[in-house]
Amino acid sequence: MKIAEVIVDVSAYPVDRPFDYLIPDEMEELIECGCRVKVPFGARNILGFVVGIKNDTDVPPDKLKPVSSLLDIEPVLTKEMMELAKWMKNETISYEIDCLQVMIPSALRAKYEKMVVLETDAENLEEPLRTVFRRTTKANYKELEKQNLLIPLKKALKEKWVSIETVVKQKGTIKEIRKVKISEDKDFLQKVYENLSNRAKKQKQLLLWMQQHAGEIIEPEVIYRKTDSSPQVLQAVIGHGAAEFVMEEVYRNPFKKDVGKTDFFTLTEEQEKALQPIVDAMDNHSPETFLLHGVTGSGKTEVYLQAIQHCIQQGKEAIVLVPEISLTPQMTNRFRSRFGELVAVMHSGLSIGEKFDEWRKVHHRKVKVVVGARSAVFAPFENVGLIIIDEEHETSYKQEDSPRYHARDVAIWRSKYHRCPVILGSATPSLESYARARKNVYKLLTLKERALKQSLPSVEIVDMRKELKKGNRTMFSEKLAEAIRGRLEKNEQIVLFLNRRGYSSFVLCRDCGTVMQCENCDISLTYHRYNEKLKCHYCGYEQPVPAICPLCGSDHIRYFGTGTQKVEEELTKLFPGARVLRMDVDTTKRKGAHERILEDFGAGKADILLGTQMIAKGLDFPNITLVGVLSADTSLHLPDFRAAERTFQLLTQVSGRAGRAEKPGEVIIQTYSPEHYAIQFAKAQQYEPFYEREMLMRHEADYPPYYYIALVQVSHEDLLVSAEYAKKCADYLRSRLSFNASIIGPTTAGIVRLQNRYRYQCLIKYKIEPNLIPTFLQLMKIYRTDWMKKGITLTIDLNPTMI
DNA sequence: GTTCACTCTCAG
DNA sequence: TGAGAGTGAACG
Repeated sequence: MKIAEVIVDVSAYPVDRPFDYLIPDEMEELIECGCRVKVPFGARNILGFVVGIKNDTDVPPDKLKPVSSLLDIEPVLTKEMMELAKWMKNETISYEIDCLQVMIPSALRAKYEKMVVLETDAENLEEPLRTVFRRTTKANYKELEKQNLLIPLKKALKEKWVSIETVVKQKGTIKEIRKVKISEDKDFLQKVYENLSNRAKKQKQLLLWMQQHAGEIIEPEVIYRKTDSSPQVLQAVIGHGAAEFVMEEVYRNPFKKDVGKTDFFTLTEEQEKALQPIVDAMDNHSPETFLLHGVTGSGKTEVYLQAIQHCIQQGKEAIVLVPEISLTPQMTNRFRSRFGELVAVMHSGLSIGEKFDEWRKVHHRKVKVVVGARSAVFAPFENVGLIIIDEEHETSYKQEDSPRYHARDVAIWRSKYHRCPVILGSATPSLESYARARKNVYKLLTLKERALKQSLPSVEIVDMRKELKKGNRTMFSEKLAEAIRGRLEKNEQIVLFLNRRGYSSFVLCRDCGTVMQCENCDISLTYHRYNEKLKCHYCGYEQPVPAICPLCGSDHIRYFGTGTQKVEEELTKLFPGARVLRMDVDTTKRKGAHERILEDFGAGKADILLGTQMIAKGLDFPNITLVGVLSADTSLHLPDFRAAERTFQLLTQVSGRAGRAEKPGEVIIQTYSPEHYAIQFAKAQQYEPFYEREMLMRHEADYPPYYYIALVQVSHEDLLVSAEYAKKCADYLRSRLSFNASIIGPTTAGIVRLQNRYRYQCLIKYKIEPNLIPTFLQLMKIYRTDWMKKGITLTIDLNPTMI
């Protein structure tokens, strides 16, 4: 008797453990750990992952059910992934099934469909169902619902004429194309040739060619082209048995264009010095973590590329993580031009099918390198030799919802499993990582010079308070306007960066001061010009712009704030001839829009690129000589202890966009707080002094990297209930954690009301707290068994990126 | 997360 | 008494 241990596809606390199923004899030879199976669970048939196979079970035989079917001939999860999931589940306080699900492409995740199954003769049914079931014995429940057939359906159910069944659907489709397989038998081909009448000239011609290519499998289009024949001719020849159609699996190719091949650059002395320890670590199979700190333009990517080259030469595989927004064709082409077909690319811009294909390339070892966003850290290689995380400080490496994993932590776990090094690269490392490097937990590698020896761009700060005093009410200081004008004359390109976070256009009544707010959240609505609507960026609520103030009835409604649209308007007013490209959420919604804008800009089709966060990274165009930051302050005053760090990182990244080739670059930063250290050090482009200064702040307030933090958040429709349970959390944590841990709160969350739920939170600061994870698991248990039914939601976020 | 079974309530 | 709504336990 063979028993499979199965993790079922149900995210709930009481079923977050393996269930035993009997393996039917016919599956015994096929089933393996890591395969997906369909299993009966309660009244339903659902998907599950086999995580173990054993010979006996404690489950009484009358309760044991058999696996209903096997979905994979080869496992979709490696043994490593199953171990990793067990670790992740504790590390992130989440369900094992959710951890397993993030590791596979969404095409392989189950989709369930409710079907109505006919249980009697269709003629016994009443109209209108009779008509439906004359055609089929299984009907889609949703379809019937759409046709308003729920009332007759209910009756039929009661009479047991039909039953309801959930079926597991698979989304992933393997794309196949039709090819032609030419017969291997040359004599036979000759015979067919001779039997043809002389009138069949084209067929004869085709057969002659086929004799040269006996046994080959060729795309029909190629045959038509080479032999000047047509589908009809080919069809006729196939009719004579000289060839046959075969279906062949193909991988969709999401890359539109082919890229040329590029060679390796000779490394600078500095780059060489950085590469050597990484190569050594690979040779010694040492799971070290390196922090590669290199100024913008110092050629970190070239170091990565050569490290990967070494990795491939060792016969191993490499994983490269890049933030989603910098996964542009420009970026991925650097890898493809170096390693060609050996690269798979994974990012959110691909369709489900394309993602599935890229994943299969990895799964079937067709590639040696994966370049991708966060989830690519789970690439199912079995012989990993190197993991690289570029722009290590980026917050997008942390998943915002459960399982709340950090790609860096997963990478380090995997590096220990495979005994291979990890490279964390950044021009502005996170304080956590830099502190670890200082303590020799990570090995620090530094690149101080720009690779082409260009000087760093000159950075200037403009005090906007003085501009206002001078009577300049536009959002462009004289200095910046002057600089823009200069570039336009010289035909050089300009990037304008608008740090829009928490500072988008809102609508205000000038008489009573009311700001239009979201009905569900404590957030002011954002004005969208293109459809004249007010929108909540948190819950998606939308309403038209009111003509009169809903509070006082005044018609003095005004738009405030600085959205990219508004800047664009002013720009065109100020510089009538300038060609402006705007890049923000609105203009990049459509698939491929992002790439197109960058391509256009790169091709010189515009003078000014105006955008938000998303233009801070990866832009590498030689003709950009001016970068303007319209307002540096907005991210500075966010209620988050990392606000200064974020601002510094952002300004440094943006500045790095200027003067990447021969022409020197200039950066102008406009701010209302020119004296702030984050801005001053960004101007000086000095990471170290900023680090020292910021560390002082963190030390004083007991924040990371000195302490770890965890955030427990409670929400409920009722403010008081929410507060009450947040207090319960705090009390519970205080009773179980040591005196070294401090529990702050409960306090209200940054945005108290979100989607009509009131939110409270507790912040836990700790250093070494062996009891922390067990305490959280216990708290989660109390919540899941007791509080959940009262409508409370509780989330625990370890090492949150924002508080 | 769903489902089924059990309890409770209310109308007939 | 039976149907409909509301909770709770169990899922192998």
